[in-house]
Amino acid sequence: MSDAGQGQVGSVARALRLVELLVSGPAEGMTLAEIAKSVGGSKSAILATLRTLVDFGYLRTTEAGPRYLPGMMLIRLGDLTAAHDPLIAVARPILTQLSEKSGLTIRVARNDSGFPIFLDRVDGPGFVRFHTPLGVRELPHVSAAGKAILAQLGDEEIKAIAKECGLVSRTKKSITTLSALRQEVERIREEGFATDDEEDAQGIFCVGAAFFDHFGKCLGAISATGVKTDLSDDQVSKLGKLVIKYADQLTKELHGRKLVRGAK
Amino acid sequence: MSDAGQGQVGSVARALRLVELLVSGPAEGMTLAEIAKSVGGSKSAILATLRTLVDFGYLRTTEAGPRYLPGMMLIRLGDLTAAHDPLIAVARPILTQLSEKSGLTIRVARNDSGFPIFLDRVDGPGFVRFHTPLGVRELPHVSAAGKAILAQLGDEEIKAIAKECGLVSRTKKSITTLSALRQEVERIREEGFATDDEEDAQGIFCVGAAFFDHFGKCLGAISATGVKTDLSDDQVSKLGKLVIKYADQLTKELHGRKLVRGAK
DNA sequence: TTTTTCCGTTCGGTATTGCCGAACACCGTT
DNA sequence: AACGGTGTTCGGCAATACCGAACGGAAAAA
Repeated sequence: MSDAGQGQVGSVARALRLVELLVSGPAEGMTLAEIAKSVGGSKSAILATLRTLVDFGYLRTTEAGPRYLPGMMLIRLGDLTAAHDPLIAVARPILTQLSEKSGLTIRVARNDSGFPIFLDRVDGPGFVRFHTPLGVRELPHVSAAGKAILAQLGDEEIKAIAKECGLVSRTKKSITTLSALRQEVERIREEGFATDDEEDAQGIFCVGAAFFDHFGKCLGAISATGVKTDLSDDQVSKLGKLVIKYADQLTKELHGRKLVRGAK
Repeated sequence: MSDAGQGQVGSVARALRLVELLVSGPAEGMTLAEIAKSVGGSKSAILATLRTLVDFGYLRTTEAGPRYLPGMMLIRLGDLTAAHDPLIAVARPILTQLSEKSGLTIRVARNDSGFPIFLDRVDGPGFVRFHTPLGVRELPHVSAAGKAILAQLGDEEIKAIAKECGLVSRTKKSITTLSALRQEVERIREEGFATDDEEDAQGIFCVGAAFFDHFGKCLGAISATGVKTDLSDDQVSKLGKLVIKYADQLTKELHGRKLVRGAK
């Protein structure tokens, strides 16, 4: 049928698809008929699956109209997952402190074969303009955290990753060529922090720095996000030093070491 | 077999049980054999279910040893659910601001028939001692948010809720009798905020205040949590006023109204 | 080293069970 | 009153999810 892996359980896969549908669905929820139309399949089969998901709290129904919505168990599971993850548990207080100090939104990303996966976020006191999703593999070349991670890799790896993601353009300022990326990476290695100057979204500026495990391998990066107009060049440099300081603190608390990069 | 509802999908229920098992399981993960022993059932059946869950990102495996862990999709789903929930979306900036102003951990709970369900949390800059779980129905009489909600209900409702939860004792200071609860509620109505003075956990102090919808019905409450030793009586009163102020702000942004409680 | 034990994985056979479609009950509108 | 739209129930068929045994590998014990 679809591109399902082998040895899977079909009914479970369908159930998880329902969860994803409703989580990214409309805020007012969806009715059984709408859901059945979206995913295909008989109403009765969908109903049985929905009932199971509701019983477990993954979904909930509106009290009045029978519309289905994401349930509280999803919040609970996300919270527990974050609490059990050693990296998130250690990073969160650091993100909170950096957010207080800078007034910006701070995120932490894990290095997943050169790609950043944003695991946690602490918002600054201002309004949140763009909701940056968590738990997804993002593009490495258009985010400060992604570039901070890239700068810790070898040239061959960078080349392979650039090929893998195709250096897709997100805005007019996005880096789209390998040579420009190499140049940028060189700059990051010198300064110690990476920037994202409206390369992912217009008007948004980010500063990121990597952290390391006890082998000196890059585990991920933290980044601070704000609106471009709030930052002068002088402030960027200052913010960069601040982000590096907290990233180093995270390295320390993870019992990691920051190695000085050799000539090659 | 077990107390499963009717018209459910068994394989989906088993899959969700696996997720819950691993989310509350050991931090280093569990092997297939351990999981099969825990939940019962053949290894091959469990394996197929686990594969499905891993494919969807609900679980992940450790790179080296074949141990199963909670996956990043759970973080993503929790984040998306929070972003789509109107209450959480409105409340979060307020929680952030109050956390900055007070230096404490701020939480927001929804009123679920008199019981508080904590939906979101913004940590203060200090270390987090107790991880307060999100997304679960908590006891109403041992938390500041729960008591703030209770104080907005009628006497009959309070009696019914007290009966339902049994006024279980959590610490030596917990309220365990209906008359003491009535007295406490009266105090909360006068002062406008509720407290939790080591009634849920030793050494932990909370202050909570309710917020309302446009009918004046109590939608939930926000609360500030800190360590007892940091607060003098004078500071409690000041903190109470601050929490009320931000709860009122939340009421306002939800287009709600705070009604003055009548004589009865 | 050899042996043993435990792990994850594969593979058919069986019948459990989850899917379908039609029929039903319900509410709002036309 | 008749209609289109819900969510729901129920039987029947067959798809499919379970089981148990057997395999291959790796790690631990001897």
